[in-house]
Amino acid sequence: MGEKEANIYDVAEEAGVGIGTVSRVLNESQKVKQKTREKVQKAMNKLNYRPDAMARGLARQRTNSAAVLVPAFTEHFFVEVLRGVQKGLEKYEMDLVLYDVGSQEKKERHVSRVLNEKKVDGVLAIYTLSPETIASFKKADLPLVLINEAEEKIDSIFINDILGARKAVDHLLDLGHSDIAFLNGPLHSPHAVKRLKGVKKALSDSRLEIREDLLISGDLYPELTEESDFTEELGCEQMKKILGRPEKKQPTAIFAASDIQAIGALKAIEKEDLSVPEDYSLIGYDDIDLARHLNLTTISQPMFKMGEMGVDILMERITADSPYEDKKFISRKLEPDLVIRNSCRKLN
Amino acid sequence: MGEKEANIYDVAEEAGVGIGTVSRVLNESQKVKQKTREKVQKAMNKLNYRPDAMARGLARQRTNSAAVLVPAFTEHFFVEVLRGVQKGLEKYEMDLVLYDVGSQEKKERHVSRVLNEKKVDGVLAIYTLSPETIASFKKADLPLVLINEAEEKIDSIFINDILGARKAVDHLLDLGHSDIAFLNGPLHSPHAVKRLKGVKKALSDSRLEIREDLLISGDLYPELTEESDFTEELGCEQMKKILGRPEKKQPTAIFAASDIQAIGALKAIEKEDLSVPEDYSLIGYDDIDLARHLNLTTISQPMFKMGEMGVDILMERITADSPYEDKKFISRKLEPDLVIRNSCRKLN
DNA sequence: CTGTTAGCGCATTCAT
DNA sequence: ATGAATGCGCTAACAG
Repeated sequence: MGEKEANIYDVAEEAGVGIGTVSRVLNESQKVKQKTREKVQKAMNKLNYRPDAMARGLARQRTNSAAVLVPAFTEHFFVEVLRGVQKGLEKYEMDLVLYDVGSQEKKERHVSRVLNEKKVDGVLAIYTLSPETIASFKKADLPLVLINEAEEKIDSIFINDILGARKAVDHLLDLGHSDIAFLNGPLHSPHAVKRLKGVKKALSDSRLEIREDLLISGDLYPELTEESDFTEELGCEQMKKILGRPEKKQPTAIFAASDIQAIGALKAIEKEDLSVPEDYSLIGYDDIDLARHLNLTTISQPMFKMGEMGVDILMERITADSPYEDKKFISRKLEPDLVIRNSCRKLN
Repeated sequence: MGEKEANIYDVAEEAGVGIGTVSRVLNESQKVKQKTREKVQKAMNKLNYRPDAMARGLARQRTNSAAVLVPAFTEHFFVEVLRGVQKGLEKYEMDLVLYDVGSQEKKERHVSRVLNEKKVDGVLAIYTLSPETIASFKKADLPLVLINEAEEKIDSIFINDILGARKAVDHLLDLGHSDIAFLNGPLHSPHAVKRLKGVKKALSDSRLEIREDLLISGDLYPELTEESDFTEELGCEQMKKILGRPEKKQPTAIFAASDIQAIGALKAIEKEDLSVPEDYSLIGYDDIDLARHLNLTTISQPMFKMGEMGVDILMERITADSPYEDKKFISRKLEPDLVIRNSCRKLN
């Protein structure tokens, strides 16, 4: 196996043609006679020829791959988006280079790596980027699209949080509940802010007074939201707080800003020998696997689709002659859906 | 933003040096005077220079990235392995190119793509490859390591299935159970075969007769194991079969070859108004998230570590002058662990 | 339709 | 320690 790899020159020689022709059959150019094409292909096979992606890239100024920046791809949400991205890139025959930006330290390092190493034609980021970082992308003329982030200064695609929260609360309202608690994440998360907005909107649209005491944000428990924003522990503590109140101040339904939080709440409820949906109606957000297993009513988000569509936006940008020439950015909003299961009951 | 990107020539000119020198500071060669180094770096900053990965790769004959072939990275197992791989590659400053080989069709397509496009220095495959495919890798001189597959003709790393099954059964044995049912996956899976072996070994080592009627493989339900091998539906059906037997033939403990199967079994049990661990002791395999939530005793596998170590093996091969020169392959075996929770009770 | 030539951006000799 | 020349494997523009 000592023979070094064949290149187009070898193939050209073997086939008795010029390298230009070889290149043409490689790129499926139509301007090649069927017969010569066959000759070349035979030579390729014989020499076990494999085109060199780097050389092609260098010559064509295109890598045919895109970077994906994701934090903790352990979480269902990211996995699903990633799958969508994968599917989307496949359509364009692009390869997917994965960068984990879990920790802050990695974040810096990987972003600058993607930025400095010219290894990809574009970038998909499934998390929040600072304005400075976004600016660097523009400066580098490197196409970027933000997924799950509403941003005006760059291409982005995200899910309508306000609507999601509204759908959840409306469902509860429809079932006859009027005392609804909202277990939110910390308000430094834009998603938390918008979901809160949706909750309030749903309430006020129904002419219900907004009981601020039932709107519990995650900011009260900073130690529980350091790593991740919408944790189980957070939901548990939030629910405990509610459970500790006098009976007349109790809500009849709980809307948690994430399924994980809902599960935390559920545990707190069960610890008091109470149950769902008998004592409390409970609704989550995300529709993770666990939600199905626990029969939890929840809001499902089109994660896969978001990833897939994100790619389309990116490719549009990549294909453009000068990515950031026009200062006009694409921004797409997707709709979340209510998934009704068995954790909410009708109030008589 | 119309100015085209700077290259080493531009930098060299700006700094008043030759391109060789620029290249040297880029590669952190020691043979450059501190002062000129600074000049060059300043020029780089000024021109906003970003080295071109493809050009470097072409010149150096190295891509600095590795491909990872994984089926359905939705599953916990693959996600964990992937995280390990990610971590491992980071250590070597290698990039990770992700290929989804979920379906058979994708399998073919992506493998041949990785093989034909010279885009990576090596490949990690987290699933079964045919001998022919393995041969093609060798032929292409492309380093390959198989993860979670015992294979002698190529580098590989995997977890000791026999031992895992043994640990599970031994635990049950220690608790005083002697009538233990094994809900296995289909035997076309090498993992299923080995786990069965482990079960039998544990039993016979304890001088217990092996009750074949309690060893239920997944092959009986081909329609339930088409997509995936160790499914919830399968576990459910297998358990139903057991539940349908006369009382005297009932086991006291159930060992499922996957947590998912265990969950299926659990559902079947609960449907009969029986419960775990009161009526049956239940133990799973994999230690997925759900197992923790359900308090299921199970066998945990060092997935992360396996991914990480897989990278080490790969890098060894990549760094070697001629990857497949010596016909000697590395093969590492990792140990699974018993995780005791609350789904098994002591038999009096 | 096909062969030839000139880059693509960098690493790496080989001189100096 | 540094500059100049050569080649990595391929595409694209040009000439025929």
